[in-house]
Amino acid sequence: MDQSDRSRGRPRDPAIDDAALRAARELLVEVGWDKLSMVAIADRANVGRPALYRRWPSKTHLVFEAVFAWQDAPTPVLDAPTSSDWVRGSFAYTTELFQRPEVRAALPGLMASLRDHPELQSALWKEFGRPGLSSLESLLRAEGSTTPATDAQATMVLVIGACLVTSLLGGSPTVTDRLPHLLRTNADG
Amino acid sequence: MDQSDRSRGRPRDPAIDDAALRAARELLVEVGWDKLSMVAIADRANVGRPALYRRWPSKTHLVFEAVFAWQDAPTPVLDAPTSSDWVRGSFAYTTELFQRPEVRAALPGLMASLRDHPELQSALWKEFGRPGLSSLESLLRAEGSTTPATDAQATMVLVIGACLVTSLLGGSPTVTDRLPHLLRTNADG
Amino acid sequence: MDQSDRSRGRPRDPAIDDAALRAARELLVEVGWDKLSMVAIADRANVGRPALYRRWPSKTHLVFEAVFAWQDAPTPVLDAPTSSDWVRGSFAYTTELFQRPEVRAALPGLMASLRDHPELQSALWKEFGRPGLSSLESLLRAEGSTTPATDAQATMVLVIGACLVTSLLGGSPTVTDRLPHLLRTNADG
Amino acid sequence: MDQSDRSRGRPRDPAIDDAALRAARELLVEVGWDKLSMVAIADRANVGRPALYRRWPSKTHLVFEAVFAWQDAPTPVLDAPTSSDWVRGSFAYTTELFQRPEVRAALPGLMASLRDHPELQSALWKEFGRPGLSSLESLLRAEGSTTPATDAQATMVLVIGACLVTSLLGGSPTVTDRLPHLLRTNADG
DNA sequence: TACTAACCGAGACGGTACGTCTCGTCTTCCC
DNA sequence: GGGAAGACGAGACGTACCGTCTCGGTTAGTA
Repeated sequence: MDQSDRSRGRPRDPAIDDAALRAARELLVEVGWDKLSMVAIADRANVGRPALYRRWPSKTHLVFEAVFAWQDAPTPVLDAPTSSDWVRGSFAYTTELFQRPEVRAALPGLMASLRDHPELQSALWKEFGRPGLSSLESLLRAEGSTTPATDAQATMVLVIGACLVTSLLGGSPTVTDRLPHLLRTNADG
Repeated sequence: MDQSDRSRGRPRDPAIDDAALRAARELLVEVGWDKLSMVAIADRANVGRPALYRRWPSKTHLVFEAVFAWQDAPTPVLDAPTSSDWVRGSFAYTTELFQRPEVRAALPGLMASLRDHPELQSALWKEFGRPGLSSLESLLRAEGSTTPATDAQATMVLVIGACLVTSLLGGSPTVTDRLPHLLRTNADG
Repeated sequence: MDQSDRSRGRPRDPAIDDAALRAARELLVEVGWDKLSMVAIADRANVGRPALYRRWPSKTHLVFEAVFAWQDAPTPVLDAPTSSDWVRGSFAYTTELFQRPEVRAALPGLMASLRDHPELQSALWKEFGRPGLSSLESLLRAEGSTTPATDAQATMVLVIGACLVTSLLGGSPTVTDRLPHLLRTNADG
Repeated sequence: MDQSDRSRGRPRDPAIDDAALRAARELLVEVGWDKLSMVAIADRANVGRPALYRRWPSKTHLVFEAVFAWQDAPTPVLDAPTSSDWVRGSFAYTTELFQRPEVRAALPGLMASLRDHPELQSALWKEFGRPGLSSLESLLRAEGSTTPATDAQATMVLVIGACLVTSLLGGSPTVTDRLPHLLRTNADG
């Protein structure tokens, strides 16, 4: 079944995927999201424009995959012993990701375009949020939280949001380092 | 001098400003930032395109004014007795603001453009961030924080970031209500 | 009425019409109909592509006007004293027209495209065929033809067809010169 | 040698030739030459595109064969007793041929492409023009023409041209029937 | 019977033209 | 001099077709 599907016609050249994604990342940091165009990516990657449209239905999808290249670090498993450790680790990971030049360049435009592509929204959440969220929830339950699911989600919202603001508007390391200390993880009030 | 400059010739029709800003707000929630075009604004407002460019140098400036300089009570006075009250009030205010349809629609695109328009960034900060920040700093200092300035900035980053994420990706009221409790305001650890 | 229509907005730049038509004629003889593209015309004429589409709905319309630039010699009045003179003059005029390099280059492609543009077909006939046809009909009637209208049309078909074949497939001057003698203009058999 | 070359490997499927030529004829009358594409022919014939390019080097060659090499009696023998009979017979034959729907559809585009494919031009001439031309020349010489070769060529140009124009631009039967009478075959003036 | 060369479809490839769209500016006439 | 209408150059968009290629698989004839 999949055999017949797989073998029909000339297979796509995987080198084109790589070249296009790399070109997108490079152009992103060079010219920014607004001035990034499919034709520029195609030219830089030495690839025909139809080859791009064959793979990604829009610039948003292409950049989304170019920026969040999950595959090499598929899931940053957070095996933190306590919720405080989880928060610290999560801040470190998210900050590093959001400080990459191509991510900084892509983030705002990507979020603006995400509006028209719900499937990317859910993909983002599934790949990025789910795994860490459940581990945090377990930690909070073990530590006695009465609403571990809600607390875990709220904590993640705070972490991601703070890193987002820092990435977009800039932020001094002094402030960034202070962030983890301002989150309480046993707030049963 | 500017008086004479200002008074020469036919004065600008203020009705055009209103119509353009209203049209921008409406279109923003209807089609989103990406698909918002100057020609669409001009058409909806029954106004010529040059009239828009005479008033605002770019789409970003127009939308910025349409979304933020719209309200009659621009300065939200926060006279909170404690830092916890400040956090609660700030969350309430920011959440309400970021949940308005036109703000939700404009936010990501606006953030993308803020990078290219530092004057808007500083205007936004002055109008929006500064007042609350200094009041929080005073509260924290009074409550014994050793680094009130850093803590105030970090707290504000967390508040704004969390509201941003909630606004962009959606968030259940349960989680939103939980956010203020997860911020500690006396973290001297 | 036409006053208001005429005066609304910026008028079209007539220099663009000239430049585009000239560029089309030049490119026609240089690269031929098949390789003639709107973008090439726009580039050669130093004109934006939308300016072309604003004026002509298709490449066919543009080339049609570029090739049959009637305006300078609006109607080749054939004041021939006899039908034989008319045939000779008509051959001379049509041969000259169909031997122009740009016409030779455009003719076959134009005729292939004419299929999809009936309005150009009728325009061609009205501008090109009608005037000469009626004068020939008068001559034939004066010379005693019993079916002057039919004879005039048939004669014109022969003249145009022969020039068309000569233009497309080439033809020695010996043969070309012989053509007028082979048409009888008083065939009452 | 060519025998071994020809017979090695799987022989070409003759059904593909037929299906492709039939599809080309059908599409020709449906969409016209300009909008005729190889992919459309391949799809209609349920055939892969490479199978077409294996058989014909270009769209022109394919359509040429589809339109002209289709008939079973390729050589129209003209054994006319007089040059007038020849003209009448030639008109009848050519008119019939040029009025076939697929020929009408193919003619202009084919003529446009003939310029770029001299081998097709000569093939067309050999198959189509030569035989009739030499027979007419013999008749004219027998009837006393002083320049039978030139007269024969010119006559053929007139016949083909008139039928071409009639086919392309349409023509009433009244006019078409009149055409043969307007050709003089003994013009020694 | 096995080999093998040429066929077959499907479909990806780089390239290129298409016609449309939006941008921000300019030019015209009217008020 | 403001305002509307709309043309302007520039350039990205997404689609279509071109002619070539690369697949996995098929179909003969030859060994």
